[in-house]
Amino acid sequence: MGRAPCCDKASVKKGPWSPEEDAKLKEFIEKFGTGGNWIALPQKAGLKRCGKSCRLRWLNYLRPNIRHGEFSDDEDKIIYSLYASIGSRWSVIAAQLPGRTDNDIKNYWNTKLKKKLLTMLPSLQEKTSFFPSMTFQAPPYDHHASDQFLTTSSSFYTYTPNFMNVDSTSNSLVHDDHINNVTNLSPPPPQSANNLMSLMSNNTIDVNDNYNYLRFQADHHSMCNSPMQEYYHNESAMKEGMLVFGSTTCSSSAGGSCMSQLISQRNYIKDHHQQQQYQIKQEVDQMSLHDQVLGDQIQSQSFMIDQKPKEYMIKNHVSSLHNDPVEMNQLNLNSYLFHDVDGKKTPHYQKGMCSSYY
DNA sequence: AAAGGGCTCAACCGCACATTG
DNA sequence: TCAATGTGCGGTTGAGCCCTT
Repeated sequence: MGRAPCCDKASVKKGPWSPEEDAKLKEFIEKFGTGGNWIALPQKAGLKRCGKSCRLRWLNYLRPNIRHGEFSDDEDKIIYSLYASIGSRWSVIAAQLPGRTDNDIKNYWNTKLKKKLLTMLPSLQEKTSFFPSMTFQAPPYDHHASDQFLTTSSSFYTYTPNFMNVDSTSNSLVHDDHINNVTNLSPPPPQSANNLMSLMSNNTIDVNDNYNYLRFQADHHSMCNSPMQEYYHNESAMKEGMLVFGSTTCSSSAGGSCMSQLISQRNYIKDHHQQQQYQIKQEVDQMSLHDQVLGDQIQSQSFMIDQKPKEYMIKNHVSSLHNDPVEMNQLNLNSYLFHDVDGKKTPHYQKGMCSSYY
């Protein structure tokens, strides 16, 4: 049994709004506000409309300070950049463009910007240069530098990721100093691969200073089923410069593969809603392009971390496709996205979620 | 001038999450 | 704790406009 419809479809008007309806809605909201209940609003306002329709009309058209019309080059750039980082989270993008609505931006992207981008950037390389924070090539791997992943010279730390925190309440991006610290990703304290491996053998890694205190626990259950299992427990994985968590149970979007990967994270503690699980999700910005713009030319990867008080736990992971450690080394992490547990409504994010929980 | 194909964008739909009782 | 309900969001649709032939 599906849920009941929000309104009586037979008795509500659909289609374009008339000026009279607009005036009624505007006048009502200006006088009384929404009353915190959109469903009840149309009846109170004398409108034969669904509450959702009223909400949409107000938010996208009637509310003050809405801007319509041409987007500026600067706005284009912001949209490109954010799309590359966070994908089609139009409400978040809209929050960065005063006066613009998510619907406007979505339409603009779908009808113009996407085409414009593909016209402007006929090759992957050019796309890379358009998004300065992106690279499509893995950093050169030095097989003799076993601690490459963990040393200051590691090219893992030389790029500038797009790093954003999505505030779940305002649905805007937060660029606070704390986050910026993460963004800068200064190198983690030297840790030998062997040392990390020993920590991993307990399923726990702690880095106690203002570094990430990476506490992560391998999910035995998922690992057991993982084609990555051997790789995960193989020091060569460390030498490849990554820690890999694998599970076959999580998939990415069609054609894509999602590989979980841990790189060190700086401490980021949000203490509101302590009881809630926090999820820190990292995505490679290739993912956005790969999944939503460019097709299957590059791989994507993501991981999710749950923060519980004073610790992070890395939950599960992914990828039935990346069985080859060498191939995995071709991947690179380029951008990070931190967002709250409620900031992942879209399938785009859900696809990166893991299947097993502590 | 008419036809028709493409484009735009307002609006709808359905889903997931949040809230409430 | 759970079901019912409200809200917010991204994806999709389709009417109307525009452009080309």
